[in-house]
Amino acid sequence: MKKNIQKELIKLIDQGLVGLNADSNILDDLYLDLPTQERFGDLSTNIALRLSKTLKKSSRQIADLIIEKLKRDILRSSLKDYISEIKAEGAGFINFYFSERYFFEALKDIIDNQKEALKSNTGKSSSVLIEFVSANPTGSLSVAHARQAVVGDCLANILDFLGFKVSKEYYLNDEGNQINILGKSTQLRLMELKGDKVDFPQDYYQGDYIYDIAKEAEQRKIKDEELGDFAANYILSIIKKELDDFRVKFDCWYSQKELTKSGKIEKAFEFLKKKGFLYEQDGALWFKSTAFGDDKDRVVIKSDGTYTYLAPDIAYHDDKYKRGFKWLINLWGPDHHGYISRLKASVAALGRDPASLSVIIVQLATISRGGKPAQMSTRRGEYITLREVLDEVGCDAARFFFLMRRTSSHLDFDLDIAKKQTAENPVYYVQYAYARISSILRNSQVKLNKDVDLSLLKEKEELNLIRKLLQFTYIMNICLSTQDPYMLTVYLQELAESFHKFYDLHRVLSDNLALTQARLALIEGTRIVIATGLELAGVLLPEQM
RNA sequence: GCGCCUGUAGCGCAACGGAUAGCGCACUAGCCUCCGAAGCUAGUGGUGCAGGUUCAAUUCCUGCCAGGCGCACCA
Repeated sequence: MKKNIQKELIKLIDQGLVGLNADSNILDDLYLDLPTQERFGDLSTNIALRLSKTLKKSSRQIADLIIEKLKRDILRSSLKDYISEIKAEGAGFINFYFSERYFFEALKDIIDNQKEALKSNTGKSSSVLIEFVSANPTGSLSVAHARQAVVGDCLANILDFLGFKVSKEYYLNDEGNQINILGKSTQLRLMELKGDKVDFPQDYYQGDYIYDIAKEAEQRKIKDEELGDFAANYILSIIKKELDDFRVKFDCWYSQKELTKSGKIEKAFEFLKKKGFLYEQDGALWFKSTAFGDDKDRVVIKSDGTYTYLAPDIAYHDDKYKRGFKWLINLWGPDHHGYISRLKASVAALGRDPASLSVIIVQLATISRGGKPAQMSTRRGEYITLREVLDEVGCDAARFFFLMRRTSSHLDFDLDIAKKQTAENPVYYVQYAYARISSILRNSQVKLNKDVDLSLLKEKEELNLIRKLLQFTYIMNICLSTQDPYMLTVYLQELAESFHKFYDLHRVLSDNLALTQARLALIEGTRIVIATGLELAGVLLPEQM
């Protein structure tokens, strides 16, 4: 079984281009695409089109030249049984057609080795820290957090699948201004409950949940100065429950308070001071982020002696590297966009490669009811929460929905519509395919036989379905290179479509035993791929619906 | 004013710079004596505007128009 058919092909194409006197920049950027349509084969390269100008020949001529040599080389290589045809098509694309033998061996590989067969040998094994959500413990999680939670969780799953050592982390902002305000908010609500007349400031936390916390605090006789921490812990337990119900689990909850206590901030500052990246001005301490491309220098210690948000963050990211992580991924909301350059600057100042820090901006998820946008202010407590979305559309639909759009694009959904569309949500389309397969396997008198003759699968829909199965690994690598899991949901819908089309035209269980066995193998392979994909998305696999 | 994101069919969205721009909803016409009709088949209908780069632009660049979000010694 040839696992790296892509890599081997690229190697052969590369060798074939040696005599062509081509632009080395183009040759270095040799890659294979999935053709846009089934009739254009299984893999495709546009190299002839791109070489057309420098070689001063038509792309079709170049394609023919390349193909002629390639055909000879392939005949002499280990790929010879797996590539059945190479054709120049369209404007000059070179299209590769897999042989049926390749399809059948690959399908058998999936059935024999389950999801292991779907993993590609990327050679990637470095340790990655992916930090996401990290919402302040001052209220329930919003839909914006919900989107970040799913995108982060799914991306982590995919990286893990591809061989990375992944750790998921939630940075807990459990000290500072907002915790103080949270404490004061609780204190005021407590006085109110006791019958005092209070003037509740506008910038305090308005949500009704503060009353609940106040009642609880009174029962437990919490001292006033401890109200902030008490409230934060109370809310944190709510957040953890929300994430748990959303099937998002973190490996580490990293406390800012602990970070401050540890003295790591001072140590990082000492280092920066030695390097000359810190200076005093107007009574404040500034980080010279402009030395690393930031627009302006940033304050790290305010003139009142307290830290800005950046200070612990510098130490936090330094600590991430010191814990041995080679690649840091942060998922942030769009409001933090302007913050990227200063954090990258600090990473560079601490002697790390800023390219090893990937900041992914998860664009806003806004929610509306009946076309009217809902407000999203944590302090006012009027926003739509993750909990409400979970209650209304369910975990599977919510997770899939949040993954369905490119992470860098806005996501807007009307709760009324989302509820209405629940039965039509694409997640059901995919789950339905899984349930149908399960149902057939359950009802079948014939057992799955590993020595089945797969070459009986000759129908167009059967081969298309296998073809689709083989694209899974390719899709995983797209998710990696784009650092965005959304392509997985697109793929799963296409895979489900291929299955439904096959199912509709051809019976799996029939009087023909050999064919029944072959088709059972085909749907078992499909089941494995759908299961693998849905698991990565964190969506359940229903045997029945 | 500056920055980020987005303008694709009536609505919601796809298309890692490629081939005849796809899919769902809605609408129209079909398909269950047969493994699940939450499915399948066919039809209607579209790239905001103006330039540029490229062999090739929905995609990249510039300007304009429209919408969303953000621009602290807050976190």
